[in-house]
Amino acid sequence: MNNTRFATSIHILTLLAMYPDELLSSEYIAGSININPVLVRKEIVHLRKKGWIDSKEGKGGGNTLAVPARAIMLSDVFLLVRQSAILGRSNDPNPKCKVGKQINKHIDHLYEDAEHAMLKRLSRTSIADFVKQFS
Amino acid sequence: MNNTRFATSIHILTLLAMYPDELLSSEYIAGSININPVLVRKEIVHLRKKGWIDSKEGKGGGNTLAVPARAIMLSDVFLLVRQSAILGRSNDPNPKCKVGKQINKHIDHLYEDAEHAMLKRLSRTSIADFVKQFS
DNA sequence: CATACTGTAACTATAATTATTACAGTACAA
DNA sequence: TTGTACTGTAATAATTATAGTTACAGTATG
Repeated sequence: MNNTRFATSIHILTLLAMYPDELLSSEYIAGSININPVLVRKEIVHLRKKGWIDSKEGKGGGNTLAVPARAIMLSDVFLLVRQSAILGRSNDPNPKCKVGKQINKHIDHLYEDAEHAMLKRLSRTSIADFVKQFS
Repeated sequence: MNNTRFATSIHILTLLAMYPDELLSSEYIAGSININPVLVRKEIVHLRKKGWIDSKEGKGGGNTLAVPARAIMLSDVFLLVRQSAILGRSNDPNPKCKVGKQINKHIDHLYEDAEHAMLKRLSRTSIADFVKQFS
């Protein structure tokens, strides 16, 4: 996962958590992140499916948090945007080789363990906690 | 880091650890990983600089471990291949926005914590431990 | 019915990663 | 002393992943 989706999602959720009484447009959010508004809408699709965001269409529409910021844990945000192993991709080794044959099994297991350790850390922080740091 | 360098390095070190008395050529190693031999040599450059591998040029040459497999911790292998944050890149947010202005500082800190948790897990396993799993 | 939003598809541009080719340098051994 | 089999490395091409853009339909508001 070498993209900006985690950072983008956290940014979106942070903005919505800081202005809980306003409907923020994708254009406004995009202006803060400094990316294209369509990317914001695409990311919001996932956040909404997860139940974290409500979007209102039409004039005066926008986006708002659908749940308290303290209910959104960073580990869940990570799992939402996760597309591949954080430690990188595996190779497609030679099955005729004793090592090649079984290495992916062991690597997958290792990656799972390592990722779990990281998730445990992320599960200690909510969006509310994250927002508290802002001055 | 969305590449295969960590998996490739582990694969190389695993092969060398399993055949400690042989000089393995980059072509042989590449055949096991199923990648181009030049990629193996490029990766070996880094592993050698780290002092883990000795390479012998010329006919009958090849590569061998320079230290006991138990001395190579997976956390150190990770740090060697690490090129960017495992949780992905940051955006380049708008400094005129209150949130955009300081979010990268907080995200960097979070990433550091999360990565540290993962490193701690990786520091528990050596190449020797990893190799023990092979049957 | 003009305006300002979201939703989404299609496409383009850019960046990251991997693969390939080519060849110089080195060591061995017939 | 020459053929062979390696490593070392540069240059470049190919592929894949990611981000950006354009376009426009759909929706709510005043």
